Amino acid sequence: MGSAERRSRERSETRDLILEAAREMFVRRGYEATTMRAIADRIEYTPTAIYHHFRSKESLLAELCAADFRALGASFQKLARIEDPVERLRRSGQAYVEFGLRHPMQYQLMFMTPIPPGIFRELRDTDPSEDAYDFLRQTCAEVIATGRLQPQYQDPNELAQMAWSSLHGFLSLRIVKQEYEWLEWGDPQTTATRICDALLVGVLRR
Amino acid sequence: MGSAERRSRERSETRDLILEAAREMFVRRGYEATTMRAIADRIEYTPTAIYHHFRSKESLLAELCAADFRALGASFQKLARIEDPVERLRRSGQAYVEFGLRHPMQYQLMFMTPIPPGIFRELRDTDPSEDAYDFLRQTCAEVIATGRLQPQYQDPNELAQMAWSSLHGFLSLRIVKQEYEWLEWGDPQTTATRICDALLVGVLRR
DNA sequence: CGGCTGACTTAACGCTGTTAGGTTATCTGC
DNA sequence: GCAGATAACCTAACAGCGTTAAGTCAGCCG
Repeated sequence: MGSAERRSRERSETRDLILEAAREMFVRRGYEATTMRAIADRIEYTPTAIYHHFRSKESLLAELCAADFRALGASFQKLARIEDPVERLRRSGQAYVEFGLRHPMQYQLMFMTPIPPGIFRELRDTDPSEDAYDFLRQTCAEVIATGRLQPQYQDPNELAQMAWSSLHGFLSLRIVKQEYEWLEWGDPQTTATRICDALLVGVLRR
Repeated sequence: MGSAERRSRERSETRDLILEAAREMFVRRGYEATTMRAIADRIEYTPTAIYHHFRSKESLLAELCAADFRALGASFQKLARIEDPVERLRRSGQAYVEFGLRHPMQYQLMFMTPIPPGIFRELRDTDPSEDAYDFLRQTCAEVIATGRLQPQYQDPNELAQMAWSSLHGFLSLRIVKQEYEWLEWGDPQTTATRICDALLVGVLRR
């Protein structure tokens, strides 16, 4: 009676094959530029076969993004053991920038492509991007609790959004405007660290 | 012999008609969701007519964006008479955020849609987005020249990119993730001002 | 063996941006 | 005043898109 298992294994194998091909092509050529037909061609199936495993092209993207959000969340979790919340926040920023610079196309899919909210919850019951944000917010709350911030920065949500915004802006501008040579981009790690530092110094008590 | 003039006037009238319709529809429903056929329908022409005035859908977008970049540049120019460069920088940030909040869809088209560089120069010989950036960089250079910044912030380009990134990140995150209610967005003006202030305090000498 | 399930295909639908080729009204030169 | 050029606009179509209805066919179950 292992046949049912074999079949379900085979099913998830072609499912993974589709995901793998889609990931590679989305990352290489972008979401819009990648067609369902091209994905199907690459794995030697017809386009219709993909629809037996995924509801739509968008849900294919959502599944890939969810995996990336979980990976990002996991890399955040590794920082959870850092005692000092300020240091943890700084390191989270570093990890975030590192992720964005290492996987610019994934970053674009995750943070710059409008994906209908709730689509992640359709598959699993937790939204992995929400998990990652919760980690950031929690760290911000702890930073506030230390009392080391100036009095106007007391809202964990707002602080989280300030930090996230600054780094996201940097990463996304570099991605969208990378070919505008008049921008004279410098070393990304250096500038990202400076943004992080300046913001932290700006919110900390003197 | 005013007939040639009448014809060129009529030509630019339908051209403007197309631009106006495209602007309204791009802003209302987004660039991808707006079809050439829909634009044509609205002004009661056939889709082909548009191609007598614009090379492609993308160049139609580029022309609209160029106008918006000029408007943004103009609103920056109004701040040029502010003597103190630090104050000018702060006010430029305010103007930028105001623009992004007032015209979120235009903002998306201008700063979040990848437009091939150089396409602006195809039509006019100056890139209006470069002009706006030049103003920012110039202001940053003057800020640095006052000597009021900490020694690690001496590159006008980098400082400009830090400031721009922070505010762009905030605006673009709000646009892309606005429907994610677990983000609990607060008042945008307040948070934007706090980002601005924190960054400025962070780079200024103690 | 007969029927069922489900992975996969064929063929098509209604869209998209874009273009080749035609029509038609106006302007130019003789 | 008429031939020819110009150009604004249209008809019809192309190739490609995401997606789907309907069919095929292998393998499992009773």
